[in-house]
Amino acid sequence: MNIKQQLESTIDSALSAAGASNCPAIVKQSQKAAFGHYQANGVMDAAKQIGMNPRELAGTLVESLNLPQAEKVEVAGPGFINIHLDNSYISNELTKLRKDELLGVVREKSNTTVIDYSAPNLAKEMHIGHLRSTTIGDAAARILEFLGHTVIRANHMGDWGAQFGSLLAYMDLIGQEGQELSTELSDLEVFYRKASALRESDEVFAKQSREYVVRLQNGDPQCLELWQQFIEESVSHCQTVYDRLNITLTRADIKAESSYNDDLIPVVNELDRLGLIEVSDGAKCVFLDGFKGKDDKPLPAIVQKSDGGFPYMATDLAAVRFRAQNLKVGEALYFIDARQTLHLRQLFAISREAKYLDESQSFRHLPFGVILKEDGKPFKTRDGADVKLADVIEEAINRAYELVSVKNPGLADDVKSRISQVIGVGALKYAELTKNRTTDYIFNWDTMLSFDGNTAPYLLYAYTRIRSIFRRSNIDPSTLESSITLKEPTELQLGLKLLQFVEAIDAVTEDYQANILCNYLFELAGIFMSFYESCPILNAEGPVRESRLLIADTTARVLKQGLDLLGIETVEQM
RNA sequence: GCGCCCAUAGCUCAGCUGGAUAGAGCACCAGGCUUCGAACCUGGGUGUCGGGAGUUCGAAUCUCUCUGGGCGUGCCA
Repeated sequence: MNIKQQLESTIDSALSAAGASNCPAIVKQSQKAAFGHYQANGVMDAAKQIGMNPRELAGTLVESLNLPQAEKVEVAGPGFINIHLDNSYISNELTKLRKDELLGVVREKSNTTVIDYSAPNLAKEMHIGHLRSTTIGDAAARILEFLGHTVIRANHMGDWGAQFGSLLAYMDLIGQEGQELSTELSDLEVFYRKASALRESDEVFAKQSREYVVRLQNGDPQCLELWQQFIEESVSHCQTVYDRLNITLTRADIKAESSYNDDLIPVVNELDRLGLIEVSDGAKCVFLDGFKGKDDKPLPAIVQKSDGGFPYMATDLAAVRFRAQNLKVGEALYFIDARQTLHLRQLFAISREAKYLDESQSFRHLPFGVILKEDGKPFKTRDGADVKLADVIEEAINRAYELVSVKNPGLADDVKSRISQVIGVGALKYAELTKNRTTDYIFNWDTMLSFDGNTAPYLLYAYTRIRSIFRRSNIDPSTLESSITLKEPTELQLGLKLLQFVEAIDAVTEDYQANILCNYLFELAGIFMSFYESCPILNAEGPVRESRLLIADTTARVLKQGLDLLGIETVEQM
């Protein structure tokens, strides 16, 4: 049950009845208590369109509106309609909400959506740059599934290309020297650097590397075996990271670049048949209107290089074709950083031209910025290397452990370990999710792990406070039967906020900005904290006590569900 | 050169199809634990929303322009 939607639809109809059809009511949550709980902003525009005085139209609407949920509806300012909800309405709705598994969410028709996220390059270890795509994409997947949709997680891992030449040549070399390969592969970052360095300094090795690329592409069995071994090792590293980060991706979600190898020639041939290919300087290119490069020259999208190789545009086109035509999805979301915007625009434009996508299919790029250090420079180690994601996770957990030890020294060590894992990982992910930046943004351990303000620990703390009430009183909330009655101001505020959970979820799916849900949960936790201070729960008596217990439990459930949708776990104590 | 994105409080950031007096957190100050967890709460002020012009009853939001920054711009991904 979505209050905002209900009001909107009622006022939309009233506007139509008053002669202003196709004028949206534009209902929003009011920012100030004086303006009621909700306000309709669309009346002024509607009045203009039908040549009426806005206050007069608003007055007419207020007369005709049938809003049993409202205690008071009034015209304000130049023509706003302010809606004050009825206290008993909020209480009754909340009583219903607490019995609802989905906490107010109504599952309507189900769509199938591909979510393309994480997509690490398997030649190297996952680094901090993968955190955003992985975290945001995973939250989007969880949210869509919660809404009843079918989600196809697509981990478009980079497991193919020239970069593997030197890696395979180096594996070969290690084998010849009789060294233990698994030891060497335990740190992929070092392995990659060693192989690269050798290629730079040793011409024989460089030649072997190039040969390995050709052998790999030609399907040489010994070469493929080495490649498989490397990929297996790298995928295993990734899975460890996903598991530690509580990311829902599994091996079953991997649809790597190499899986499209057999589709590349057919894709290029199809484009050629459609007359989209133009050979320029030996490369097969697609030139489309609206894409201009340097000196206003047409900008090509190269689908086959002059040496016959395929750039990632070809692979990505094959992936679009597969998703649109084989999987037949109506929607695909690409969580890829903002520097790839042009590439994705070209990709989708070519896909439209080639009829891989029809009008009904929505393929979208959801961009985000790269991570910077506090000094505004790229987040790298001192020697300029990428910071390993595994190291970042470990540091987050260690910092959380220190903090838990200080705040709650009495906890057993294994309990502390478990708690710091949830807090550290939660803080790390929440810091990513709570920002809504398509541009670059600043990564700061202190802000994220200071455990003050708008952070995961604050939300987790609110949750543990509630759970503590039930633990202490030995009450099982599922056995509570009475109804909820809201009376005190903070009670009412909290009750309404809980009813608005569904509005936050709906808002997220418009542009898949998880920060809307983060902000909602932060505000919810804040209101709960005030409620907790001003309204005694266990010390209250009779129905008030019961009602407050139910409010607290419902808050805990919404917090837990909301955090779960963000991919953040909860703990019972911290 | 061209294209895309961005500029909001000292710092990090919100600001939802244009709405009422632009909001949080951090930091700073003052209060609040014999009562459910003080990782908390209550109060305190801070803005030429980068500059200018335009559209509008109404602009941080839309348009144009200027300044400053980031990124991209034919054979890496």
